[in-house]
Amino acid sequence: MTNKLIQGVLQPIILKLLAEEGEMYGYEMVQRVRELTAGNIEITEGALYPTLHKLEVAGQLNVSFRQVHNRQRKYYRLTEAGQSMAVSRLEELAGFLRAMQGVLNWKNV
Amino acid sequence: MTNKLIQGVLQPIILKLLAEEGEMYGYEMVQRVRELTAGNIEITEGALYPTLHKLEVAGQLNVSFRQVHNRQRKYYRLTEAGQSMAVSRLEELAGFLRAMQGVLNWKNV
DNA sequence: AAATATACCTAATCTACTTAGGTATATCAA
DNA sequence: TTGATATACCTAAGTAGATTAGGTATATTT
Repeated sequence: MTNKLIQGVLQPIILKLLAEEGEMYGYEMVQRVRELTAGNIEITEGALYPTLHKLEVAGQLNVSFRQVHNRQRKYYRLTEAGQSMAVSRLEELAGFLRAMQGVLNWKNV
Repeated sequence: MTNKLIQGVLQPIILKLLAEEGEMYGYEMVQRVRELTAGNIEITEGALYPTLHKLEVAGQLNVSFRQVHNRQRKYYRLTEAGQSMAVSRLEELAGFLRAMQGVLNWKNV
């Protein structure tokens, strides 16, 4: 996140991307989020890679290496645990965003 | 924020409340956010008071003490600088929330 | 009399991020 | 052909905004 605005959405973003795409590699996630948000949200690699490792260690993701165009890529995929985690974390985030919208849309009197 | 989900929205929330209400005291903000979000967002005093002090020192808020029902209250109000800060920070946050919604609503093919 | 609510506060800790590097290979432009 | 940019991964140090866990004091409710 190069937004410094909000911390705590990187994990749910990763979970969402993998839930939709099935399989992605880190560098691809950075670009995908840039596209999806028209540059509004810019994931930094310094945040992304440690988070991917953490999710892998926690058993939410698993990894497979693949050679594409003479380049080594590290593909991530949700485990079963990761899939149910994705569901709950995304619901939780959606609820939070609704609540925030409620505050921002609030008009006094 | 007792959500641990998201960090960075406390300041904009304070700015929004004061922009709408004109004047509020800290304890009131905690309850107001609880009401507005149906308990979804629970501001903690440990986060709130230091943030109010910081905004005051930075010249975004000013303070007036008042005695209500035999209780000392510390009312906060936006300064002029605070008002323009509120506008820009709230626009920024709204943009971020839109971007996040875009990610959450994204469906692959 | 004790528990809860109002109303303020702070210090220590946590953690998710930013910043700022690093490695290595491939492609494109001057 | 050399330098810049893109691809693709990584880590360590520092920061900032929270949480957690206390504290004080008075008023109201049980």
